[in-house]
Amino acid sequence: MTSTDPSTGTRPTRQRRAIAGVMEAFDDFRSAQEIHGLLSQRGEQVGLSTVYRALQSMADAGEIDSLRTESGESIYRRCSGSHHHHLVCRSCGATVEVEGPTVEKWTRSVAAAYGYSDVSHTLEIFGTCGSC
Amino acid sequence: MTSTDPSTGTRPTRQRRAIAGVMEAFDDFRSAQEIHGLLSQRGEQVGLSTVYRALQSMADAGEIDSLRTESGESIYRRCSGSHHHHLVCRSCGATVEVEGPTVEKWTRSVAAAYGYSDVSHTLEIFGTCGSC
DNA sequence: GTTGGAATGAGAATCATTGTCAAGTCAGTC
DNA sequence: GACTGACTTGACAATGATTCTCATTCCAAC
Repeated sequence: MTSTDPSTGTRPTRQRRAIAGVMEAFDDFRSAQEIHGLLSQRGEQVGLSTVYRALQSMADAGEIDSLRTESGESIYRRCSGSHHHHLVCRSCGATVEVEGPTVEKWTRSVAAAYGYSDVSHTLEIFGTCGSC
Repeated sequence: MTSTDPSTGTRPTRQRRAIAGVMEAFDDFRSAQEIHGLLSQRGEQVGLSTVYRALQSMADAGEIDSLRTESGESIYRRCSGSHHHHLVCRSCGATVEVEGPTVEKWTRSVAAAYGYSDVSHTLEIFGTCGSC
């Protein structure tokens, strides 16, 4: 008697829907705490633990992107689905999703050259955007 | 009366030398706490705060590499000096320094295309090495 | 040896994140 | 519509790496 969604392993509760809802409201990366704050502003009462859990499972399921700031904080953002990287403005947080087949190929070949298998990689580009 | 080393802004104390010493003792990435432990094993009494401070300033000065694990912990390793990236074994931590002119060029051009300046990037490759 | 400022370190403080567990909620079942 | 058993929630405590504090110590020039 599993009533979970087989694709994500989660049940669509009020809280999950509320969180998915706010994720549509912004384009840049936000921390779990900020997202929790946005929920409160909207009058949606959701516990902080639940926010963390939901964001984590959404990130695992590939529904949202997550990355870590230089201070070690995890930040989240809705995502396009396909594999990509980010060009993030250091000052205002504006984010551009970029794809780089070149890079993907390069990492695979480097890893193969050294006999590494089961390869993944992280790549983020930071800079100052035109408006800043 | 500035007695600091103008290149790093630090003074070569017993503790700094001890830390620089242990950094020569391993090839893979270690956490600040592990490095603190290694110092104790060697009989070098150095405070944890000092280890953190020294590692941070050495990383800022480009004398060592630092990166963050997936759990958010900072890890350190001596480094070759020039700009490079890492191919790290998820299982045993074995690390290979790799250079990628292709990637460097790609990130610069992507950033330029979107009007971003003052560009930096982070790139790490994780995989399972041949021996694991 | 004196001195002024940098460096140290023991312990407290910080703070994002995770764990705990009782209470609540959901979706099939009767 | 009530029942059931598992999944989910949330208030709060706990964790753990890192940073802060500040009195003490050390360094190097004088």
